[in-house]
Amino acid sequence: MSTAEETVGGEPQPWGEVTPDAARRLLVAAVEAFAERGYHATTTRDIAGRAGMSPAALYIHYKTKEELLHRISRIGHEKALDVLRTAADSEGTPAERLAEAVRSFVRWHAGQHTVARVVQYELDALGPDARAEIVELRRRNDAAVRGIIEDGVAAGDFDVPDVRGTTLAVLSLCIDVARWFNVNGPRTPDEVGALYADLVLRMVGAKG
Amino acid sequence: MSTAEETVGGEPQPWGEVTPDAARRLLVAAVEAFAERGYHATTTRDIAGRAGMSPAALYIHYKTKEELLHRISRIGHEKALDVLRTAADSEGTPAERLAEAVRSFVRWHAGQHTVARVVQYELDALGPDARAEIVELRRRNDAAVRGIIEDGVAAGDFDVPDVRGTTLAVLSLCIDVARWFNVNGPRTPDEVGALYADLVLRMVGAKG
DNA sequence: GGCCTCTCTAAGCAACCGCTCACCTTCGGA
DNA sequence: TCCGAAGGTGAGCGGTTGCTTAGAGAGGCC
Repeated sequence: MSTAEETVGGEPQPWGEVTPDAARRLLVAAVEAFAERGYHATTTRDIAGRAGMSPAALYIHYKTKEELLHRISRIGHEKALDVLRTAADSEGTPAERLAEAVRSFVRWHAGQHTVARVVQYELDALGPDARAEIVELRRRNDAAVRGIIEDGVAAGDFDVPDVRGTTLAVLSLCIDVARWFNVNGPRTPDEVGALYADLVLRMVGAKG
Repeated sequence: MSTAEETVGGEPQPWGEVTPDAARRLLVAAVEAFAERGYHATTTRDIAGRAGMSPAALYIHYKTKEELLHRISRIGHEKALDVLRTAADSEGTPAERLAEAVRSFVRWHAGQHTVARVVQYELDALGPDARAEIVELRRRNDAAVRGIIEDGVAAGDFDVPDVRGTTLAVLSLCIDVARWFNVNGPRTPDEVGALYADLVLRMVGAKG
């Protein structure tokens, strides 16, 4: 449960790198608002209001509303990629690494589901350049998962007829957690992670 | 491949029940626009323009922009539910029925991915009453899939420790197809359906 | 004190939004 | 031939949007 991130009062503080304080408050407010209502339905006045500031204050720290979304998307994707890579590069059999990757990736999408929702579903609101940058980060996510599955197939531990298709399905399954996960629902992020790790091992036909 | 829907020039025409003609053209235009840009980013002028009409014409056939979304959501969900129920209620072993359900449900979400995208991702833009109606339709989707899995477990054909969780995962997997599916991508809806049916049978530990 | 920089606000601009209204055209039925 | 209903349009209203501008405080440095 210990990560390198700062914590304040037990709550994870995933935006520690954003300074100054007012800029971070605006970013956190934007994440909440975008996740609740969507990017286009959120007004700059709403974001500034949640951060306890006047509408104009937003433009001291960010050039446009889109820059806020871009910053959120980039940081969010980097965090998710970091979580995935840590599991992918760890020691252990392919099955252990795949299970840990799914467990932590799902845990992130469930626990940080507001960020994840923005990151995954508001991509089209970005301009072409910003979108291209984010798409490249996603390609690396894909490569990390595919790498584990290929290792498992090569070692004879997995039975996977279609590696690319299965990789796509595994990632899709994990990412969609952000859409349906509900904090007041019956499952904790840990429980969903454990369930999904088991399901994914079945999907790749892991021995044992 | 044969459904009860009308076809015009080989293209499926899933809005045959919407009359008069102008109202249908507006609805089809709205589906395209909502799928491309999202509900909030779409203007009534854009919808009317795509249908080849003036902005005011929209309000002859629909009271508000939200009514368009509501109509699309209801019809879309009913079609998807219909596809799922047909497979669920068919003859055959639980494994055959589950495979057919996943195959046709995925085929629908891939082939009709513009409609599916609107239906699945713009739910929050609806008012409370309309949303409640749609949520009820989704509950029935869930029940249909859970029913097949429970049959398989009861017959000893499936090995599923967590029926509710696995049902959720199966539906989530199928639904997310609408997010990533690309008509110009390497896979046809049929191919994705076949791949996913195989993966889901592995998830429930189907014998054979 | 005098001055500069940083942060923030009140007020508001131009553009655009969902939607309405007065009016026009088409057309089937008596 | 007249009529009324149905379907359509151009212009535009009130309100909201993203963003800008002029200027006010606060604090550090000489």
